[in-house]
Amino acid sequence: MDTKVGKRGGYHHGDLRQAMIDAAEAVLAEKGVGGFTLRECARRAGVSPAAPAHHFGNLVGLLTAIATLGFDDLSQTMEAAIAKAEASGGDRLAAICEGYLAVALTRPGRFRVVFGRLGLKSGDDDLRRAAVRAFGILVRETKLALGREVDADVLMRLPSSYGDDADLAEILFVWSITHGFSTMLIDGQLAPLEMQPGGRERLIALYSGRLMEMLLAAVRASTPKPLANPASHG
Amino acid sequence: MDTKVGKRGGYHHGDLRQAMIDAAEAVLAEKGVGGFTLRECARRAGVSPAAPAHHFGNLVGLLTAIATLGFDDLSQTMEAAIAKAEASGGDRLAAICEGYLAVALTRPGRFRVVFGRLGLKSGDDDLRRAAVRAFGILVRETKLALGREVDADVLMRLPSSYGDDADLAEILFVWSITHGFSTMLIDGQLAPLEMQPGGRERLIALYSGRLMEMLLAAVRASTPKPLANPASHG
DNA sequence: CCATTAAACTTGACGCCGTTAAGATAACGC
DNA sequence: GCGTTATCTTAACGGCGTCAAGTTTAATGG
Repeated sequence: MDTKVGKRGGYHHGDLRQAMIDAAEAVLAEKGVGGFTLRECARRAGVSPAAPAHHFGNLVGLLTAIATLGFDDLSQTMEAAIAKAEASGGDRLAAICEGYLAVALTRPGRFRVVFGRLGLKSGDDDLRRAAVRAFGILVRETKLALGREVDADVLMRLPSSYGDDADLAEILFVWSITHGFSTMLIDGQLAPLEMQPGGRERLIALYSGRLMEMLLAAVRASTPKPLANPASHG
Repeated sequence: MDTKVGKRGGYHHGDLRQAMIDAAEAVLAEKGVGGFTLRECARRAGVSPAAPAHHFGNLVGLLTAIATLGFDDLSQTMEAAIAKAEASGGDRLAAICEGYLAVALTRPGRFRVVFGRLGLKSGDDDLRRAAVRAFGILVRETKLALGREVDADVLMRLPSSYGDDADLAEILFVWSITHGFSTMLIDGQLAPLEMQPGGRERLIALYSGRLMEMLLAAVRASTPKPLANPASHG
């Protein structure tokens, strides 16, 4: 067990890849994406600046690994929120929207790596799988909220296949609100509204309350649903 | 007229401030916010790397000037969209939302400077004025869509004064959708949906069509409006 | 009109960044 | 035990933002 894990103290680190990821998460939490540098992460991991290249290629590779974790976190948090909503009689769609915001608020630095303009390795398989999974949850829940039957492989389908989806408008509607509010909150656009004490909490309450009400009402009211799949059940 | 404007050819530039802003816009348009550097802008303006310090203080100062332009652009585009909607019988609120997206799509680099996590001079008066104005337009139009009477000074009120606004939920709802969709589109989150030919145009059409329908319906349906101002007219 | 003052800009340097090439070291397969 | 291979270090490169000091021009005021 000590052959691959744990710092050996000497020339070889043992598990530099994980150590770099941990350091990166710490730096992102402390200084945000602005103060994030590869050298700083290497410093915290106790290695030279050139060491990470062997594991991640370059800075983009490290950011891609972080982004993959971010998508996984998103998926897990949303699924957990669904489970909790299911148990407590809450709404599933609202639950994932609140989970989305919670992820952004808990780890804003990493959230910006996931969704920011920083270039990621576009061809990375792990990253794409994680992104597809998270997106699939959003699609599935939106469709369920619309009363659609959902086949099991929604979570695996590539986003490009949703181009003609009849529910794409509703999906984008839900995602836009969720992503927009989360982004504005962590990027400080709503900072003036947070001035008074408890300002942020009140904004979050407004989001979980009135905004979710409006969102759910809009999705439910939108149910003309042309039912683009004529061979549904007969 | 040639005492202050135009390049004098010699040691003094003449209007370096404007030249730097122009160069910055060009760099943002060409390379985006990732490839944006102060030295590159100075190079294009034909001056040394240290020259801009006199006009902008530092990089943040330049970005702040760019962001101010971005807010002004936003305000002008939204007002113009309202005028056009008013003339053609379109909806005013939908018009400003589409104008918002148009600004993001036309100058994505600058848009990211305005709304990105890059630090701006938080105390800058011009920046705050421009931001308050743009936000005021959004507030005013949302309130109008809700059937509220709007006093003339909405455009001047500081955002912090909206903390107790009865329509804050609707305002944030509208803004979240608009900002969320715009951000996701220019940051590539919807790239997989743009794969097929004309993909982006179809997404924009979906936004201007179904999403705006849903948004307007949601705002109109939300009109419980508790009318938090009891001393309104008697 | 000219001397003085202030503003604008350059030069040169500093420390930091990401990345690379070449060399040192340790783990692993045989 | 030994060669191979993966891992890490050292040293260096160019580019970055920023600052201090010096140089050049414009503005000012008598």
